[in-house]
Amino acid sequence: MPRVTLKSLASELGLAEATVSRALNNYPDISSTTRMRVQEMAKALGYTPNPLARGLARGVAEAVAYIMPASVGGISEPFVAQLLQGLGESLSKRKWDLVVVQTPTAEEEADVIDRLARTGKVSGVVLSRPYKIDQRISLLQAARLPFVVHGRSKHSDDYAWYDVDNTKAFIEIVDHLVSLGHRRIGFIGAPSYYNFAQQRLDGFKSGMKANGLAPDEQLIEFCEMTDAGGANAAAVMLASDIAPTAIICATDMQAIGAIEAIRARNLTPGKDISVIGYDGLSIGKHCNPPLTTMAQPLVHSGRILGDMLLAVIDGADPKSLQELRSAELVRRMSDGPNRALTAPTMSKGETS
Amino acid sequence: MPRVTLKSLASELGLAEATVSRALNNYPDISSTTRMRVQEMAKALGYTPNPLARGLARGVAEAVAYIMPASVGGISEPFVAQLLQGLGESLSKRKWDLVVVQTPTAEEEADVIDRLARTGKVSGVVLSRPYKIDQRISLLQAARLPFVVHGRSKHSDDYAWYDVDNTKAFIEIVDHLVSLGHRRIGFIGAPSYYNFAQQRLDGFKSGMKANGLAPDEQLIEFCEMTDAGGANAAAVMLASDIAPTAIICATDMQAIGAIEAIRARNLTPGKDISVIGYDGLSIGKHCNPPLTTMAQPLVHSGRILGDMLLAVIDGADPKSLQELRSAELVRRMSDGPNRALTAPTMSKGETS
DNA sequence: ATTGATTCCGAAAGCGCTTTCGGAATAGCG
DNA sequence: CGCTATTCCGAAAGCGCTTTCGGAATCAAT
Repeated sequence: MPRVTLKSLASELGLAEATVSRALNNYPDISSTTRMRVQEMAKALGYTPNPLARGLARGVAEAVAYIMPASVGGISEPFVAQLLQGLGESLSKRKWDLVVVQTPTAEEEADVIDRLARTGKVSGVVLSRPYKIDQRISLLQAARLPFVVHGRSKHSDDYAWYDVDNTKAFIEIVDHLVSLGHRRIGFIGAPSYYNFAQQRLDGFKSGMKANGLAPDEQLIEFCEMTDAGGANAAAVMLASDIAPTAIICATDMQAIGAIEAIRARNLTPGKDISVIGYDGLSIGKHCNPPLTTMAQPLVHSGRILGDMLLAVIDGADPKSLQELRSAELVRRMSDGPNRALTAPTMSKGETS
Repeated sequence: MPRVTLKSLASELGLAEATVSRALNNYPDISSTTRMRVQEMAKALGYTPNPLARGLARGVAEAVAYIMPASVGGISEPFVAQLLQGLGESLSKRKWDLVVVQTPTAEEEADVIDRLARTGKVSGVVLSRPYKIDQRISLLQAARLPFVVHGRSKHSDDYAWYDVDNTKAFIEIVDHLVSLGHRRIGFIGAPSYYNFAQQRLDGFKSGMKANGLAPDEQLIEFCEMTDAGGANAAAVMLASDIAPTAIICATDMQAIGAIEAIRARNLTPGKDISVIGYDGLSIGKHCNPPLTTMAQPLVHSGRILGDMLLAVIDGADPKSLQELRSAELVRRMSDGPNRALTAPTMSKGETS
């Protein structure tokens, strides 16, 4: 069955290709009667324009790329699928496509961006989990390829982004724990090249200070964003002579690991030691005890990011497209009042 | 900065476009000296062919589509991200792209397939979680668009697929439980329009029969593949007067729900009642107790599927590309010996 | 030197669509 | 009724690449 093309459609109608094309694209210089006629015939024959040809002629591709975080595994998983769903919803409004690209190694990231920019296969890009200093962003800017970032790098003035206020979220977590009577609070952070990791750490520290507490460097650990990482980090803290009564984790997966480490020491998470994570993963519900966490709406994020990107492509000023959302505390069972209110509250002088 | 195109490259070299094109594509009728010259210059100038133009000229797009399961949420999440990773790895060997398409509602699925087939934007499709009778498959066949299926529909003779032997897996689960002394075994299944759901149910039933047991219809429930669904289904079973000593679930998420339902009745999962799931999700490790499950390698599946699809596109006979893998039992802590070996072993006559 | 076979490259058409430009037909006006 | 202004449509060029076809140049053989 031969594809129905613009040419065949035109000859079927006894019109010129150009006329048919403009009729279908609602150009004003086509009489409404022929416009109708053309559109009906197109529908009847099941005509669909060839996107390759169209893209070639127009110079823009009706597709955007999502650059998938290299380290799938651990937390990335739920994250990616949900974001993709939101993105897809947004793009489908224009019938645009979403191409997912991988950057297996960090070195290849530059190549991939380069290729995307040069070939014009996509007319925009979505980036996740930016680093503090993210060369991908500079590359995209240099290439003048529209993009939006899910999160922010250190200098985020001149591009479009959608982010959750990590700092605020962690201040709130500290406030919450302090209100439960905790004073010796540990922090398990993520790799520091991620900007969100820094933001969360900053939030933790300012939250502590705001409550008149000194974050103890001995109670701050960093590890990968996995359960195993969290378990190791928590184990170290618990072995310390000034073990915390509460542990804040940069991600839910770490928190899940921390919970196990606590149980491994025959302590009861949520009673003896509180644990709070971040991400709002639904798996947290099935921990023992269910994990208290700060949640962010991922599908919604995807939609917003898609809308933003479309706007940028349409020529909107990226600077005007920056949206900061708040995470919200989902209280389950892994946090509770401090059981050791008589313990010493400070062991060292102030540290920054 | 003007894009470097074939034309500019050609004039730079003092050659015709055609020559340059063939040199880059390693046609035999170009002398190796000029071939070298062209390729070096291309690299120096950073030339990348425009995929749209190439696709248009060649009539094939260097991209394939992955049709994302509509119901993201529940188990789909880890599943999708890992599969995408594997697919991406496979495709990147040829520098092909992966476009992810959504089918928001079931009705739109036909449209989407139609569009993909007609426009020629992709030259192949990967489908997940086929139904027993899957019209998407017929559509793809009718459209002569190469595709591979992750799983099998009821009639799977004439297309390429990669699947895990669900039936065998569930027979093995039954065997395993029987060897632990269980005789009254319940089954929580997935919606029956999914073919894998049927396969798993079949496996359960034949496993029971092979062990001389009669699957009791009262101990078979069906529900969505979520924790909540599993919890409800398990609750019903447990309330029965012939409560099972072990429950097999079609998916891990259901199993996680079942575990909670058991605990809600003040019983200890893994001791009083065994639970075994299927999927091998890593979250299962963090249940209480950690979930015993049948695991399948998802990233690897993605790679295989990608390779298969490429082969089909290259003209291989789809019938020759059918691969059946075995899942393997990952024993954690949610299964154990039957504590109630004195209980009656059969309550009714044989049922099929 | 003439012929025929090889090797290598250029001209040109075409993939399916968009868009500029100009021309024919119609309308509006005095 | 003649003139300019509108409205509507067709011709044609072009997006960047591939591929067929044929021609020029080189080579081997007579």
